[in-house]
Amino acid sequence: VVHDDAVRAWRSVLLAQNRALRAIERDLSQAGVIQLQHYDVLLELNSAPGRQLRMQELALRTVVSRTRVSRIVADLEDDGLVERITDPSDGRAALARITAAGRAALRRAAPVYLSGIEQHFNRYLTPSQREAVAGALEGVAAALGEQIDPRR
Amino acid sequence: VVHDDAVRAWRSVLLAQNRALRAIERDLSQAGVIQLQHYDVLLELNSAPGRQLRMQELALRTVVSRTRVSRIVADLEDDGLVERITDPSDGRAALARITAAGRAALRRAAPVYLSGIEQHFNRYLTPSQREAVAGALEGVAAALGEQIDPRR
DNA sequence: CAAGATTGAGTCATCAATCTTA
DNA sequence: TAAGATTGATGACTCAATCTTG
Repeated sequence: VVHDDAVRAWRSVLLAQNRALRAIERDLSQAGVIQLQHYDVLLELNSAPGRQLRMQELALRTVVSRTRVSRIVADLEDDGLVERITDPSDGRAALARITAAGRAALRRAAPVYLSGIEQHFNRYLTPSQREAVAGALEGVAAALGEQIDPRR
Repeated sequence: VVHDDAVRAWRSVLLAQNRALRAIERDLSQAGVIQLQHYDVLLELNSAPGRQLRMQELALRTVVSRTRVSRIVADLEDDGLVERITDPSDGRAALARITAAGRAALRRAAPVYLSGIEQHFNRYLTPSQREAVAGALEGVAAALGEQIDPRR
């Protein structure tokens, strides 16, 4: 069997994330707030300098693929939650900037999302387990973040 | 900002899994072996009693949704990697049984997958970090596994 | 009617091709 | 010609409706 020690950690990540994510997305949908990927994008924009980022940067900071960012920002723009602006310093680049309505949507979704994380994830971990998981996997994410193919 | 301690662990799981998974799937694709979900299904079948499982069981044990299992088993059947059998003890239930060709496909994919886990995940963790992650997230997966809606 | 499973239709995500500016 | 980004087409995934057996 391949269920040995070399894959236990990886498999636990797959299973836990998959199940918690499904539960959290169900909560968001039932509460009628924005979906997770939209939340993720708005959150990064909201904490960025000038409340804006390039498409590239958004893909690097979120779990959204580069081409998917274009579709999501287009949807968010249709809903009035972001504005799309051509970068004045480089005409090729596009900036997304969160609007007041976008920040409001973020504020409405935040409690639902936070409570989902609590109910479907944190609740099953001790504080020291949370700390250990964060420390370990932030390292993995950082290491992989530096070698990502920007054309993906 | 919502990037506080309550979400650090969760966010690290999202980012690490997302990035490692993309890298591993790229490896599998480049090596020309079966994709991850197919591997996942075949692996569970291979270690099950009689090398067979109900569709329900497959969904519970893998990261594949209940309805998605039907499509994947259909694909695997077309490729000759599993057989689909009506459960003799309950005519409503379908069993998938891995074939010799299925086991061969599993053997071809295993080294690629294991090496992907090593290169894109384990390598960035110490043995004790792997142990901590596995212990923590297996608990989460188990807790959530017991309350899954089988209709999903 | 409920349980197990599959399927049609629609949405989501991705790749390769394309457009625009540097 | 390359970099940044978008888009058309295709494949993956999901929900609700359906089929079949208990």
